[in-house]
Amino acid sequence: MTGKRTEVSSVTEDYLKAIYSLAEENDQVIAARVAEDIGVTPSTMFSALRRLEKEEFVRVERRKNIYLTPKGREVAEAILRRHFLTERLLTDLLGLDWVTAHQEAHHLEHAISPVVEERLSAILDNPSTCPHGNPIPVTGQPSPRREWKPLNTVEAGGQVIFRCISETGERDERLLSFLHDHEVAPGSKILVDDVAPSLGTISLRVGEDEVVLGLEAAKKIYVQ
Amino acid sequence: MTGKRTEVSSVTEDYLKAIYSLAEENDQVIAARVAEDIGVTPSTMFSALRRLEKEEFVRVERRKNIYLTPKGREVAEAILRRHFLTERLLTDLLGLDWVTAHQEAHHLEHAISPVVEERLSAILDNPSTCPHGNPIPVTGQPSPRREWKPLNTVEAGGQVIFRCISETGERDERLLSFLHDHEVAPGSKILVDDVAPSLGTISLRVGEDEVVLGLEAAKKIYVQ
DNA sequence: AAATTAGTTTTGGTAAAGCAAAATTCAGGT
DNA sequence: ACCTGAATTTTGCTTTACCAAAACTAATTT
Repeated sequence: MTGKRTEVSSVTEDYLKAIYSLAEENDQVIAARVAEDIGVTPSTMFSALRRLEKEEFVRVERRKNIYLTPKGREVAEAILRRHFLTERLLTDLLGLDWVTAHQEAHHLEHAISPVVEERLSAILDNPSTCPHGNPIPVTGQPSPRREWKPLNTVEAGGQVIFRCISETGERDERLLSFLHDHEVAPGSKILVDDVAPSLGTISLRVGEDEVVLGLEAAKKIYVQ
Repeated sequence: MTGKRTEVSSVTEDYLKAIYSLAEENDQVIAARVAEDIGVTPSTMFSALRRLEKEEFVRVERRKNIYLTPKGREVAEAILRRHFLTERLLTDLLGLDWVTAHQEAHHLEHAISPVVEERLSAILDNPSTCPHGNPIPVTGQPSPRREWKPLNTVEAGGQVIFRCISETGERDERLLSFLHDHEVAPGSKILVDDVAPSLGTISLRVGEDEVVLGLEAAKKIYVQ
């Protein structure tokens, strides 16, 4: 079931995770996006992509769209699952905050073996989401498509509930800290005051605070 | 206090940890020992040593003895401390056994940051030893020289208490499993039945079991 | 003193990751 | 159809970390 022990490097895991996450939010995944997400130069991205292709983790089609092979998806889901479980360990058991937990998990996730993953999940009572609200992928089953939509698609006057920051959103440390400071967490109520596409901003009311966000950032926040 | 963020690679941490541990048990540390402990070829060891020397982690004297600089010792103690804390996490919180905990900790230790280390220590109630009985090094203070001695120095008829398996002993998976199977843990009573230097063996009675061990292995077990 | 053995060093590779800078291709917009 | 800006690809070079095989050195043993 789990396939062979191909010993995937942590760098490879990062590329596959990024591709997986980007694919969840956009329908086109191209090298340039992945590169800027991970923070490598185009040339590095290029050779990495060649490696990933040679080892059958991804396929690149003529239009330069990148997509994961089943083998690649398996690795991506595993690392994402470990990432989320590690975040839970760090917040729930060790008492770290949202922001720090994400950063630390980024390192720890690569060192979690299947055995530890299993124990971790059990001890945490098999959580279904990470602290930021993202559903933890389950091996095999595709992610349950929820009725959540990105915040940037909500019209002015809309009243919604915060559900999660996407994985790519989590990578934006400022956004994460921002939400943390305004005590926005899964379940928080958000009132959309105003949307200004020309300015590229969206104004929200969360609790007491009046808050202005870029639409790009809002796109990474999912609400219901 | 903690010095600068020199970003030490996990490989470097492993070399320094090995040198540190070997130094605790032998008074001469030479490249060949370190190499076989870590499992690299002489040529790899050689270039690694050059790197470590250039970066002032170790010093190699004319007689080829290797010793750690203060800078190197700092790194070694930090990684050892994280190793032991991680082992405790794995046994005490996640319920893994001795043997698995050691193996998994070997990977996880390199991904533990000072922040996580601090939280981990607190949540585990600042343990002073690893599950195998080794004292967890404290920054600054040298390891408190205990009144423990290696099991191979005990005479026939001696009655002692098991205190710990040294770090280098932990690396011997068979020894670890062996002790685990015979339910030997810190605190266990051991009766030395017979020592046969010519055969290189030592016969012990632990609980119900009569057990024969090589003197080399016995050297890695500390008793009181 | 010669031979054996254990260590160390040198030489000459490899692969994974990365970078910069230049060249090329592609996709829209006017 | 042409230009521009974004993306991709090529070229060339770096560091870390490993290996094998051969050469050398030192320490014993016979």
